[in-house]
Amino acid sequence: MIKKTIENFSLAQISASGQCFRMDEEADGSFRIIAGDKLLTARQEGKEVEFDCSEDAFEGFWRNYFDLDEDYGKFIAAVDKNDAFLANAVKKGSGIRILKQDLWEMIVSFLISQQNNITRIKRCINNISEKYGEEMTAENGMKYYAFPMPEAMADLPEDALMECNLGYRSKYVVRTSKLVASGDFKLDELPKLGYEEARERLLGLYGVGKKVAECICLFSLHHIDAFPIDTHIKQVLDREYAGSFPLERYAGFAGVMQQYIFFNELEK
DNA sequence: CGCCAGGGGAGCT
DNA sequence: AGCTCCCCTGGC
Repeated sequence: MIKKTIENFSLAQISASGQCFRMDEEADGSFRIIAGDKLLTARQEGKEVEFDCSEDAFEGFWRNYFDLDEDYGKFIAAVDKNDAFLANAVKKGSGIRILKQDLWEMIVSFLISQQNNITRIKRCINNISEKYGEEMTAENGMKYYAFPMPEAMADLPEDALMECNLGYRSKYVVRTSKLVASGDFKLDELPKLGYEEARERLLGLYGVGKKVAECICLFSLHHIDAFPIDTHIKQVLDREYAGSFPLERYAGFAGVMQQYIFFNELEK
């Protein structure tokens, strides 16, 4: 068990901010997160956070995953005080972090996300994990399913994942799995690229457009200047900003602001 | 039953 | 850049 005191950190807000589809609150108030093939249980009282894992696992994985070495106070302090809408959104979501999630998992998750709602996205991801992911056993004996590897879905017929409730998105995931499993699309090259290059590379995948590419850049490659505009964000921009957000003011970390706004909109 | 919206994208002009 | 079409599911 690892105990830390952490500023600007909220498991509940991170979970509700819709960037991780495998993070849920349990009946006892703890949170369970599955990241790739790893499982973590964590709980929080105020700034005191308990991570149910070894020191090695915390230092070697979860510290980075939760972006704990970043000072979010500086992002919060940068908010325009004359922007009452954003100031309120940041106040409500000041514990949000931009997670550093697995690249393959984010590609598939946001392929599934299009024209879909968060409840069903989560169910879709659970479905493919149970059917095509490896069964794992946590240290406490709990069984869970790792996120499916590309190889596990690469040889399926294009409509096979309709069984998992993916609908017409099945072919996007199967084709992309084939491309990655065959080595024609090399995942490990992407973290070396800058934002623009990574984004262009991702846009080459079938089913990945501008918005999905930007989500992958933000939530996996940690290009926090990425500012994906989805239907919710567009509604906010039209309603609160006459259609255009002051991106230049938040250059370099606009994606963090995007996440505060998105959270605020979901909580509305 | 129809209609609409949900963290859009492909294909074409 | 903008338009049409695609075409799954859940809620109302």
